[in-house]
Amino acid sequence: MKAFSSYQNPALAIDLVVFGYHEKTLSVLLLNRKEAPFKDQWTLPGAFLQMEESFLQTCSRILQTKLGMDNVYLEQLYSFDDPARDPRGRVISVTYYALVNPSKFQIVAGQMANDAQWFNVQETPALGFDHQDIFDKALQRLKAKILYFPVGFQLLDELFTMPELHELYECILGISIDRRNFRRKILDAEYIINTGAKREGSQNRHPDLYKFNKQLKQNNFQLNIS
Amino acid sequence: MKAFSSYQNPALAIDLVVFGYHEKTLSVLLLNRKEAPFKDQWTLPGAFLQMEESFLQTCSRILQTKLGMDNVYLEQLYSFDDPARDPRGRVISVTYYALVNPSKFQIVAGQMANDAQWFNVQETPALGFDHQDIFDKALQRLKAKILYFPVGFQLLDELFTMPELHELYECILGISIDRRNFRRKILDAEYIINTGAKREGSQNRHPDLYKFNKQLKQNNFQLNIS
DNA sequence: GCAAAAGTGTTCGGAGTACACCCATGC
DNA sequence: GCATGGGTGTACTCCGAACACTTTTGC
Repeated sequence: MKAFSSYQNPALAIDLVVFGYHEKTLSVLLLNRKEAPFKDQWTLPGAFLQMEESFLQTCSRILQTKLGMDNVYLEQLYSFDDPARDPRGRVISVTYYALVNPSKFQIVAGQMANDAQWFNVQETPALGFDHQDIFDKALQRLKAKILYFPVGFQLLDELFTMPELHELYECILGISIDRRNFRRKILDAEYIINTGAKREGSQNRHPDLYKFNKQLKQNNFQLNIS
Repeated sequence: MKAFSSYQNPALAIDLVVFGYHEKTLSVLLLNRKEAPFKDQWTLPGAFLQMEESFLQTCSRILQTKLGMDNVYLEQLYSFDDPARDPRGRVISVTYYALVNPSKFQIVAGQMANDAQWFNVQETPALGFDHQDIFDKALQRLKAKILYFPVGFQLLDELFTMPELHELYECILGISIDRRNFRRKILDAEYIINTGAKREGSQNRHPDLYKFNKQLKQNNFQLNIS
């Protein structure tokens, strides 16, 4: 075997698809690049992996440094390898998607914050690199995942109402779901606990406030929504 | 931005989990290493990515050079990043799993073929590196995938019988499935076409021979086996 | 009391499950 | 004709889909 360091290796980048849910809208966080290539175009936040870093450490570095976020849900998405995907040279991109509650963070606080902006996933601008492919795959994954994993709790406040959870599912899946059937399925799965408190302030009946049931194992869950 | 080549990059390997189905057994193809590290231990076939290669090109190179295989079903599995996963240094592994029909290939024909061997997935030896993790994830993925995607056709001959397909599903999922209900679900999904021919030679009634319906879109498929 | 939204219950149909029965083949 | 395994059909059950009613709140 050859000496290990004699191989030439491609650069390795981590790119993130950061999803946020706010005011009945699913959004993705994009950065406006200040340098070439793709100067002044929108791209996903990312960074090059450093030699001693794990993927998740790089993710955290991106989230903290560029976006001022921490402690968010992360899941590896896919690795992209098109030799032409970066005009600067060979760059492999290992991608993750993140689910955050935008109300918890002020993205204007980060170092490149002037350039960070939430976009409705339905109205994204043209993206540099192959980031449109990455974003498409992330959205597809999220839509599939939500049917068998309680991802909603990463996007909502700690306490939330049944109608709020219901709207989140309708928004992400892009379909309308009967609220009564949805309610029964969610309650039967025992994924949420009624706290007894109610959300006040609305003009109508005050809905119950629920919290996520952290005790429950997160397997064996299937929503089965047509 | 720094000069692009000034970054130090980890090595990038591709590792493959090659599944084969033969004689009612799901097997995985392993290589016995001749060099350190993990000399004389079993590992997944793999290679380092070359600068101009795509992931799939590296996969094909591994399959052809080391195993004498070509034209197999491949799907990206996951990327592994533990900084300590390779004692030689920092190596990222992008993994794929492959589905092959062992009867189509003679693995003794490859360059390292003396060291290649099929193992029943239930009886795998200790694996070097973090390859046990990779294998576990591949098997888990395969079990999930078979429920909503017709992967079986990659593992069987072009013509196959309903009992053969049935046994494949029972074998991969590790459960028993009512053969009559299985039959109806598969036929209702219109994934296979009865060729009219029958498999001869058995002592009992000669089962019909089916082929895969390549016309059919491979989405919207759900097997729903409990 | 009225409108709007939230909580609760009921009916219906289809798909999954658990079965039993018949057919073809080699001995 | 007999054993073995393959092809076909049927009743039951449960869950998802569709839908109506009651309750709470602010005005």
